[in-house]
Amino acid sequence: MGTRAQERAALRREEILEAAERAFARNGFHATGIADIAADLGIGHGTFYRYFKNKHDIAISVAERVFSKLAEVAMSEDPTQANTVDEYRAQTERILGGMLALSRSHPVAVRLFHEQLVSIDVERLSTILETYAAFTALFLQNGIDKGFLRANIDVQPTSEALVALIFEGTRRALRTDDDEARRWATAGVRLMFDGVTAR
Amino acid sequence: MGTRAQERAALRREEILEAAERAFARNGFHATGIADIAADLGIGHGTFYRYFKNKHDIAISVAERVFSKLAEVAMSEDPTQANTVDEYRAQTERILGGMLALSRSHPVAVRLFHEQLVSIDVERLSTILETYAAFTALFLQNGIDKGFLRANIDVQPTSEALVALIFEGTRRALRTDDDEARRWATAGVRLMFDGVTAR
DNA sequence: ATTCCAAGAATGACATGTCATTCCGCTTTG
DNA sequence: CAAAGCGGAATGACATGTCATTCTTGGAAT
Repeated sequence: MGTRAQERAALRREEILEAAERAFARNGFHATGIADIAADLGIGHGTFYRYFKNKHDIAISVAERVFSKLAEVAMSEDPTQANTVDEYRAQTERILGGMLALSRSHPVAVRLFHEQLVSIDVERLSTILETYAAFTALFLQNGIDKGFLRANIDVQPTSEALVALIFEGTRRALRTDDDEARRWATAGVRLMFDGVTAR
Repeated sequence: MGTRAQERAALRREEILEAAERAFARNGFHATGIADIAADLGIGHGTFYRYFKNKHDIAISVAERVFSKLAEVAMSEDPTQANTVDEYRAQTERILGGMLALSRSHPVAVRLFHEQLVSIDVERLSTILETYAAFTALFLQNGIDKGFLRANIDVQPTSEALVALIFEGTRRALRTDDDEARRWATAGVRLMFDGVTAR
């Protein structure tokens, strides 16, 4: 299996993916040529085609990489674990915190997610968001079943709304400093749990 | 001013804008050629350049049109009018209802907003969202001042979150039927006002 | 250990196609 | 009959993807 050559090939494929991710995030998907990606690595652009069938192929690969980075964080908590609002709130804070950290550690991937994925494959993007929403729905259902969340929550649309909220948070994090991002997270969690109404 | 010729020119400019909006929404901004827009109207594509400087020019113009359509609805209520939560809730429902109606009456514009504006001008898009957020902030501040909204709301991030929520609603409306959209609106408003916590 | 050799990796010139934009002859209008 | 408007062929820039050719590499033979 792991011959020297195969390892090198896998490594180079990885390098190309990373260069493409950077290039797409920097100049936009459409404005990025295969030649740009190749030049970034100092390789001939013919070489690119040894590793990827065409531009669409690498676009999909880059997109999936980004999706899985986000999914790893977004789906890191157990949806049936919480038994009280506070526990769920803590889980939510961890997820949000993780997403903001991801915006710091992989800003290129997150930028790509917000600005370019729509250019690459809208349908796939929608599907992914729905998957995240379905996962979020499990948390809500858990809370309703255990009685610590409003019984009359309409789970599906509410979870969709929450996903939108979370991703807007990461979008903001890209554009602001850490303090702002934390402030955003706090306000978001409050909105989510307490709503806007005075009590 | 309004000579016959000038009127005709203004009219044609408008036709081109509408055709471009349709084409961008149907095939995407990058995949749309000037020739496509011209063909749609049955005019020569050289003619296009009598009315717009270049592709970027019309892209910007189309974007601004869409922004103002959305703004008209988003900013149709008076931020200082409400004196009770219920009044504000009613205003919010009207705004959301208006946005959903817009998704029905001008799906092309709304689709463009979600899928293409990011390709045309990300910065402008961000600015616009911030403007909407600033307007939303006025409602929140009004409610806090009058005591019917939570006093500890962090106005700026919360209004940003609400804007994200509203626009996600319109995105959903594009992809679902009227009943679903209304269901979404109801769930969204509940989330916003009541939060997710049981009481 | 050194030389040799085949497999396959890398390269970049090139064919091809697509557009945005320009140009110029023709038509309509005033 | 000018002038303005129009159409669409022509142009040039540029990106993708192919392929004949040139390296590299790592094992086999001596």
